[in-house]
Amino acid sequence: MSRTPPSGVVKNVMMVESASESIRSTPTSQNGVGSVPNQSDAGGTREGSASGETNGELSTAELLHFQQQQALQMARQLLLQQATGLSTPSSTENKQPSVQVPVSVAMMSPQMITQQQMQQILSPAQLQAVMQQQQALMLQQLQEYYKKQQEQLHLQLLSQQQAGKQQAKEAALGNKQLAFQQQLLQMQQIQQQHLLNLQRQSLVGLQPGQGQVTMPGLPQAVSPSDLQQLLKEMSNNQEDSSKQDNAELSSTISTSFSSSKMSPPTVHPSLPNGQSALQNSSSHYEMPPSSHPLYGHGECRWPGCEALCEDMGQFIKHLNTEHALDDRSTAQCRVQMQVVQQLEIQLSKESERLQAMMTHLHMRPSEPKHFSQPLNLVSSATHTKMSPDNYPDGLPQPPTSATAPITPMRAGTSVISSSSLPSMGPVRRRIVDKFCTPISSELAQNHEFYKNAEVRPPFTYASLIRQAILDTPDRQLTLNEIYNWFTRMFAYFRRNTATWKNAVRHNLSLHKCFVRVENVKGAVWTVDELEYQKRRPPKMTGSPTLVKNMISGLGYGALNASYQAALAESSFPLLNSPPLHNSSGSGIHGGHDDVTSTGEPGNSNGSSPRLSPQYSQSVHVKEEPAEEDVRPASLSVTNPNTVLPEDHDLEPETAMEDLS
DNA sequence: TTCATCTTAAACAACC
DNA sequence: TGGTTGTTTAAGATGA
Repeated sequence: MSRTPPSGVVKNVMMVESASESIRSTPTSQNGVGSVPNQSDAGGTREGSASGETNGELSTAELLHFQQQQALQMARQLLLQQATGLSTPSSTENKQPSVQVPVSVAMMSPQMITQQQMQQILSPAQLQAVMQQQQALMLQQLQEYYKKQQEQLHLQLLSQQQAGKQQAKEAALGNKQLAFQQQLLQMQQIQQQHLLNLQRQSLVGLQPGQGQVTMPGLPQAVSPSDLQQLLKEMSNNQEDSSKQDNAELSSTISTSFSSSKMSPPTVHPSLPNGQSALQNSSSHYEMPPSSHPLYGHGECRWPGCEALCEDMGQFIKHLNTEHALDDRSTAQCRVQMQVVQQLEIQLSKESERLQAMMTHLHMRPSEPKHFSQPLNLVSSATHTKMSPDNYPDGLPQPPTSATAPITPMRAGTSVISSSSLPSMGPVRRRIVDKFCTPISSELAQNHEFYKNAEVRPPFTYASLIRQAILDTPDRQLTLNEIYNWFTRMFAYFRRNTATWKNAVRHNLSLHKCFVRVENVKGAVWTVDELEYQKRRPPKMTGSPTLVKNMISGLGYGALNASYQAALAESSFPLLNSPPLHNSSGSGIHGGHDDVTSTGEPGNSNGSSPRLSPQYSQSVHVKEEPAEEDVRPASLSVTNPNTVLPEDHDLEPETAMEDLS
């Protein structure tokens, strides 16, 4: 067959530019291990965890935002109470320091006071005071509850001990005592988390020595079941609490927090001006008449209520009368907040435990450090906790003793695949990245993982080579630079160099999507995106198994995002994953993709430190099987930065160019 | 079973 | 001469 003409065709050019060629061949460029090529280190400095929170989960910032709104809501209530002279017998004692608030504002109805207005009216110090005030209130109420709870527990213990004199009940007594003791222990543990959580809830935290609330006599814990008892106690004890005529405000608070009961307190960042569910709580009333979070099975599901309501109208009436804005309702809302927070803490702990288990199962025991979890198999909360930032970086050479490298958990494969078992021999490591896995986002998220763990990257050589090339500002690499990229990005490729380097060369030559371009400094490899896309199935219907695995593996609604990312990555991974850019690449890339600026081949804006703006080059187009005209591909290769095979990616590209 | 794809290995040539 | 780069072929594995 007639293959590509040998590189000697452009030998004259290369000979002329032999001086620059010598510059390219740096002495350190061959070992690869730990070496940083003189080119822009496109992947060396990016941190995968930076984008780990953008998977649709509740981020820390969102949680803080939500908590801030909770505090604002409480502040709103306090303002109203202050303005109307509402007396709160049990809580006003602790309102220190008092918040100076314009009465005109406080007199406004809750619907009139928006979050922005509140923030404008209240200074940060005032807001902080309000939040601290609320915390003190909450702690005081919890303290009372804890005391009662402890008394109850002791009474129960005493009664059980008395009853335990009977021989037949000794076993059961022991169990119950043990259960009580465990409960006490558990309460102590949770209470510690609770205190931490309360401090975290405040955006500014309690000042040292200010607002520090200690509860020495408390059982130091609260569980959801305990809180339910608290609700009943409170509902029984506080019979004569004043019933305000602020049904709307009460409804606002109750529905807002009741929504938290039904689901985690997710906010709605898409809402304008950062207004979240608290301000849009009225929408909860717009739900179908037969549906209400606080109404079910003909009963009021307000905590501790269980009042029978025949229909929704009666329930609404009951809600507005029995659960209006008063101290009891407010306290119950706070307690419900604690319930939700405890559940969140529990979820976080369980997720962290899962993380540790999975890490243990997929890491060698001798692995000296933790790595970020490949793909979004765990919640973002866990992911952020296990982000690489939390661990030291820059480990030396990972151990190279394993014969069967471990494989990170993938969305496209089962979580614990056979390839991760050491005794499975040769494994099919390839993950069909063409279907679902955006390699750029995968690498961005798990950069530290692959960099330090000797894990075979679940991508084909072609995908990796392409990523390496696209990772550079000018989207062209020499073979040696590709080698360096492999060794820099993946610990796995720091061994068996002969094998995979041969494979790299083989792939470069084999696949038409890789085009060898001769320029002044030698041969560089570029990616013909058009050809690369030809290799990829046009849609995600090629593998039902993979699709199924992806659905089950991603979870948390990440499928859609992953699919979109895959679609986006198929053309412009760098544009769709900004963290991929390092300091040198991001700034350059944003402006160098000027499609219309010049028709000069290659990177012509001179932004690349490796290439001169003027250089001659020749493109070696691999022989095309008789299908389509290869000219567009060749043209696109001539200027590697102008490969825009898909329209839906072309617009963002243009938009970025406009911005830059 | 067939086919496509990928990986690995190897041989070979050209070049430095 | 040895190493690098690039091409080509072949065999085997894997999954659809």
